[in-house]
Amino acid sequence: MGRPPCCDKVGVKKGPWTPEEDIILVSYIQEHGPGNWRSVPTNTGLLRCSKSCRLRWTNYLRPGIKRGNFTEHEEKMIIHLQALLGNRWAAMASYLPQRTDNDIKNYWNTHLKKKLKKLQDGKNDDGFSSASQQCKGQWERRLQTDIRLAKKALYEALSLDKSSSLTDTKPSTTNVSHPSTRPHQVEGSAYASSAENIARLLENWMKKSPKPAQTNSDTTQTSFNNAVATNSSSSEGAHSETALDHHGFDSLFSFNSSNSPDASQSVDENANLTPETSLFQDESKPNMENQVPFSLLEKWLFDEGGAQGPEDLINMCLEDNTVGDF
DNA sequence: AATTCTCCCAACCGCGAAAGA
DNA sequence: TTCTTTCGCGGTTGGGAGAAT
Repeated sequence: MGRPPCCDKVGVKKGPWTPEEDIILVSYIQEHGPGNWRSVPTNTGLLRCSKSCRLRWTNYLRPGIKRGNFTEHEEKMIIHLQALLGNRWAAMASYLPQRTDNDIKNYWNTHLKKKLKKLQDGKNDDGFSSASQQCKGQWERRLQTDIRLAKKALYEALSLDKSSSLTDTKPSTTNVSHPSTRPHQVEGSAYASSAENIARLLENWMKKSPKPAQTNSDTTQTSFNNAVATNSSSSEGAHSETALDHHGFDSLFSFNSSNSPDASQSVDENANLTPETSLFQDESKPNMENQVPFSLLEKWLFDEGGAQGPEDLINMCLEDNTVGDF
């Protein structure tokens, strides 16, 4: 279609983002919400292309992103999902709301691929301690079993959720629980360590230049301030795991809560593993995006008639030591 | 201590899909 | 229906940080 690259323009800055740029972007999104990225550089004065702004937000600045080491459970999830979905990182990310597709992709490429390759080669290292006893054939059989179980789980989830998730294409306000009543994300809700710095900067910056309350958020601005304050006060000496406490994150989430479904159940805790549980599903393309994996998987599952059991993916991941047996 | 190597991740690029005129 | 614009995804890469020599 001959679309010129958005970043070809002269004067568009590339490379690492500065804290100042982050502040500008975050404060703009706080006021206007994510989306309409085309207008972001224009309205903020950032010398960045819209794509760069979007990526910076979704991969780094967005509240609720957990950074740092992946847990063993997350590893298992990723391995399972990769087996199921292939390299569909965005779809996988919808099952790990605290991780970005970029993070998952990076982690897969830099860690898990190697790990699995090592295991396949019959070598063993840390992490998958029992693998040394497993021959490649066993590993593959196990993987097949896992895939089958995951398919069952997805089928089950589909049959349970279909009426609601597939018919309810708009973010349901009735699903929105009050922040205080929502189950929290898994422990370890975290903002990037460098984002902690940004948060501190923001705090100072907002103190200096308080903004009038805006559109969808008298609470928004307040919430964000609270979150930032919470963060800055609690992050002293704290690693990413404690960068923002739960209140902070609830507050942060609330700026979109008017149209967000109850998305607070973490993957770890959520027995009904559905993309609809994604914390940020409404930020860009509400349900459509998250329907995609299901549409494809539905077809796959129904083609193969895979309903065989009530286990769900999460429980499978949590309860069996499948990957540990790799 | 200096240099080289390796690893990792944030950011970029290009493509296709979706939305809109 | 066609064309243009915008968005989102997946692959790739540049460069910083730490390890090794």
